Amino acid sequence: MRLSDTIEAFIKEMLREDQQEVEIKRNELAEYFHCAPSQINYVLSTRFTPDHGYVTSSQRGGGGYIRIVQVRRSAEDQLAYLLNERIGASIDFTAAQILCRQLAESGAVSPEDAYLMASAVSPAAFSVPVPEAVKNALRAKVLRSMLLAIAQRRDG
Amino acid sequence: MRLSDTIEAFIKEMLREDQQEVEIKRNELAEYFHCAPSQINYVLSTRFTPDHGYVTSSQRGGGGYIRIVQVRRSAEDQLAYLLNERIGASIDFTAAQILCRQLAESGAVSPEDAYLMASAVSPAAFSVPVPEAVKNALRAKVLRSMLLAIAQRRDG
DNA sequence: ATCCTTTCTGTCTTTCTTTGACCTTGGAGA
DNA sequence: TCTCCAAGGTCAAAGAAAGACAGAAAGGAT
Repeated sequence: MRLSDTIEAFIKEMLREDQQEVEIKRNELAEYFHCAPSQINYVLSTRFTPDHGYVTSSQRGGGGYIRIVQVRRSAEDQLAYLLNERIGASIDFTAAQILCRQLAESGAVSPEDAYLMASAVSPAAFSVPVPEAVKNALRAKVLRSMLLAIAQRRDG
Repeated sequence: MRLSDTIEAFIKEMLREDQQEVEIKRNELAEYFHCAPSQINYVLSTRFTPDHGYVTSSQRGGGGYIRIVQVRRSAEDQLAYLLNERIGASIDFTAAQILCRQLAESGAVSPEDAYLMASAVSPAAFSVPVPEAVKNALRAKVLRSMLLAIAQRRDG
C-alpha cells in the first residue's frame, strides 16, 4: 500500500472519531510516518480538496497546525452545487471522477451510479479524435445531463 | 507452449482462487516470467478484453497495479452481444434509447440506470458543434463504457 | 520460400509518488 | 521594535510504476 494511502486512511480515521474536524501537526505526522513533511501536503492536496469534500486551513510559526474540516452537504445541496457552480462549461475526467466519488461518499448517489457516471465520461468513452477542449465541454454536458436525471428521480 | 498462454493460464488460475478479481504488479509478473513488462500488456489486450469477459483497470506511479475483473458467465454473453451487435461502432440516440428501455424491461439493469444511460447520450448531453457521425460514434463508446461498468459490478 | 499473423522486445511517454532544498509566516523574547 | 526560531508552504527533481507503439522474431499456411 502506498504511503499516501496510509496517511489518507489515518486522517480519515481521525475524522471519523473526532466529529468531522481534526487538527494535525505537519511535522509530527511526518515523523510518525517517517516521511518528508511535504508528503503531508501532497496527501492533502490530492485527497482532501474541496472537491473531495474537505476544507483545510493552517497556521504557521510556533504552535502551528493544519486543520481539516469535512464539509457535510445534503444530497440536494450537493447536486445543486455541482449543477450550478462546480460543473461549468467544461470539466476534465479527473475532476469528474473526483466529484462522482464524492457524491458516492456523501451518500448522494449509490456507489454504483457514481461509477457508472464516471465511466460515461472516462477517457475510454471519449476516445475519438476531437480536441480535448471539445471533449471536456461534452463531459460537462453529459455529466450535467445525468445529474439532472438523478435529481429528477429524487424529487419524483 | 507460448509464453502468452502460460501467463494467461497463470492469471486465470489466480482468478479462480481469488474469486474472479485479482490485482497484479506488471513488473513483478514480467520478472517472474523473465519477459518484457509490455508482454503483460500484450496478454491482457489479447486475452482479457471485455469481449473475453474481463474488464481491467490500472494505476500508474509508485505502488501501481493492474486489476483484472472477471465478468459473470451469463452476463458475459449478453455483454458481448450488446457490445458487438447492438451498439457497434456507432449508435444514434433513438436506437440507444430503445436499447436502454429493453435492458430495463428485461431486468438486465435497473430502470434508474437505464434512464441514466439514456440521459448520458441524449441530444441535450450532446449539444456541441461536432458532426452527427462523430456524436454517434461517441454515443457508442459512452454506452459501451457504461455497460462495462455495470458488468464489472461484483456478483450481480 | 513467401506471406501473413501472432508473439515478443525495446524504447519512449505519461502518470503518480516521494524527497529535498528553499521560502514565508507568526510568535516569543531580548 | 527587532531578531530568531519554529512551524507550515512551494516547487522542482528524482523515483516508481504502467501505457503506447513500432519493429523484430517466430509460426503457420500455401
